[in-house]
Amino acid sequence: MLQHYEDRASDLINGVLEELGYERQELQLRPIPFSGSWGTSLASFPLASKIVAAEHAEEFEGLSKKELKKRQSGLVREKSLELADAIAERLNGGVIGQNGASAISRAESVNGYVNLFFDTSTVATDVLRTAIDQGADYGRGTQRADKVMVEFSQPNTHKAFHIGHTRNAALGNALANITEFAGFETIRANYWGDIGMHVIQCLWCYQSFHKDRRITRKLRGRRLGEYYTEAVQRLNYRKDVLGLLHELAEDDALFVEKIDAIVTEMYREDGVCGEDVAYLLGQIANHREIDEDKLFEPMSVPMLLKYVGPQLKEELAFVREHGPQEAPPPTSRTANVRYPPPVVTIENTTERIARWKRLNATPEWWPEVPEWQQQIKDTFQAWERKDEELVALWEETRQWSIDEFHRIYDELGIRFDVEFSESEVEEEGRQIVYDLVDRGIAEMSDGMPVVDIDKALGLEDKYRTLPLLRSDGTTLYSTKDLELTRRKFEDFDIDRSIWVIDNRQGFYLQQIFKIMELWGFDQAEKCFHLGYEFVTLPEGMMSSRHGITVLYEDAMKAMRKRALEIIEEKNPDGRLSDEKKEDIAGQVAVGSILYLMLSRDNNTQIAFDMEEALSFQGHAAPYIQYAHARACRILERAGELPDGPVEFVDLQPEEIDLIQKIAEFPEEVTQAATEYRPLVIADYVFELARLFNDFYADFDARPILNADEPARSMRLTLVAATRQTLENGLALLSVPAPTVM
RNA sequence: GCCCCCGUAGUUCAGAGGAUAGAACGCCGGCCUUCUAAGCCGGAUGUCGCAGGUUCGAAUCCUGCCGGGGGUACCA
Repeated sequence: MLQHYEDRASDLINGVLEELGYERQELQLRPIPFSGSWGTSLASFPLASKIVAAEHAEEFEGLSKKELKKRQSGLVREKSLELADAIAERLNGGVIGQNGASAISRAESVNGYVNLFFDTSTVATDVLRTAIDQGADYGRGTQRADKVMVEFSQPNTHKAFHIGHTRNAALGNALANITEFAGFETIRANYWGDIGMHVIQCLWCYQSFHKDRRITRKLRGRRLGEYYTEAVQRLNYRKDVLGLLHELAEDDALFVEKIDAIVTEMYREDGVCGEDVAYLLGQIANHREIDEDKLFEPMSVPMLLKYVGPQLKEELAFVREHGPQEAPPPTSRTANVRYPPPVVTIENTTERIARWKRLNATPEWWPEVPEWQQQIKDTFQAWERKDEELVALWEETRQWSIDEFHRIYDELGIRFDVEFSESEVEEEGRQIVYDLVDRGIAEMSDGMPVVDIDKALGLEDKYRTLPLLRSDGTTLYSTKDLELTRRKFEDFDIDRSIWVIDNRQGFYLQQIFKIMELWGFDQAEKCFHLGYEFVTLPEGMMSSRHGITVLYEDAMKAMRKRALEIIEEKNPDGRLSDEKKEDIAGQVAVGSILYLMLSRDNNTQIAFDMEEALSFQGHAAPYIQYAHARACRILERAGELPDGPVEFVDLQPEEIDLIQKIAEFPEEVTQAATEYRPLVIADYVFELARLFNDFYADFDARPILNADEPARSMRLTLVAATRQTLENGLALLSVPAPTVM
């Protein structure tokens, strides 16, 4: 909100420039970047550079590039110092203060910069009064004409909600909060992934293996997620077992070394047929893949699997003692397998033991796999012909998931104005595809409709080709997205639509937008993809297939528990009721998970570390929430805020920095909204809290409640303005602002 | 192969072409009989991946290379 003062400073400087015989110009003013200095500054280099170029044009001609640079840079430096001196001198020599009381108190020239200092009393009064008087609206932008839709979250039903989904939800929600606060009418949209192969797999697993199990209402959503994971694991059982064995053959030198002994024992103990033993030995010893069709006995591979675990455990002990073991140099057969050269380490062996444990728990799955795969195909067929029983089951279970998601959104303080779902746009999407084919925009290729976008646009290798239906006529994600896009603009009369989706879908979304454009949908250019990188775990990529995930529910539970422990520890005196403590713990946990997701740039991957998430110190939500609670406490103790005009004199550097930060809030909101970056606000509230703690910490230098007037009123006003700004900033992130902690 | 993203302190990350590149975590040492110690103060740590270029001025913009991740027609 200092724009007004910066404009004033610009005017003053331009006036001086005119007096000095230069033209008025658009000046780039920036805050003085030093702690305790409050004002705005002008770098005189650009102007000096122009002047030097004009004055020395002749001299510069014919110089070599290097000489020119050297000469120029010296001259510009000299000129800028001179210029800054001249400007500052004239400003101080009468310009400042000419028109009665000015908000600029004095000027200074240093290193080629002209610094104009604000009259702290005038500007501080303005800033703090504005923040307090505008209250929850402090920082709000003026109402704009544009209507924006933010689509986010898009969870798949029948799957678990994990912390990766939380990043999307946190990001989209904060973005919607911010665009709304910045003045754009905002529609929050969700899009359920309620049909598709994952649903079929989940339903198959439920029907085949868990139909009679009683599930409590509370656990329904969670169980569905588990069934999906189980389905994937059952269906991929053979692939996963062979995958593990192949990996070992490929780069586990210790394992390959021992394979002879292992198969020999297996032959003796389990009586596996000799041909299979010989085959397995040959493949592994030569670092080759195992082809299940070449085996005679159905259970040979699971038999071998049994021996893998003990061997890996021995290797782990060995590696612990002797350090990582390198794989043998590649032979001609294996030369192209991988890069970098594989090594047996504690990490990969530990990871492999975990995989082995899971696989070895269910060897009886091995012979069942082909049959299951057929069942899945049948289930999909049943879905396509709208089999009544299956559809009824789908409707019921779909609701279980949606109920679960709504509970999570409620907990996180996230809401939606409209909920789309894949199932509802499927048919209309198909119609759009037919229309695209009719108009010759889509063509048939390999039995399915596709759009060769590059061909249509006369480009090469840019947008490539996107299929719009499977060759068996079933719909794809793309089929549905076409209708979804149409519906957004035509049913909701929006001017812009933002898709908050994982970066991995960036290319795909560009294809969709282009196809809409080819279809003649003008608003295609109003579609934006806001991408972000995924959340990983310390042990690598999250994968529901391998059971490597952290569920939202589990993370939340752990954080809530930890928060409660700290609250108990800090409030032993019974001042807070148990209910209140639970409430605060929830606010801390919710705030922490949201802040964690929002305090990193969209383009960086977040490695979710539970340990780190549970450390409520430093750069995390509780730090900011704590500052807010502190401010609340002070204000509560103070009773009434000073009523009349408050004098802001003798401000200390800590106070000036804090006021300056408060003043920056509206601009930060604008920036976050234009750049679609909640991170700007996340950083801002942390900085604000930090400056507040700085201000608060030194009791001797800056008492608040016990201070004499006018300092007491001044500091109380400052505390109130800080609290309000913290609250407004946190609200944009949906991070709760507890009044007591 | 082509396209996108990332590379900054031991670690996790900020960093509107501008002044002395900042936080947090971790480590060491201090501060609770006074407004909440989830806090504050002090100490150490940087070839801003490498090489060129643009510019008066580059962590920031451009080009190339190296390293990591992702994408690249019937997954979403």
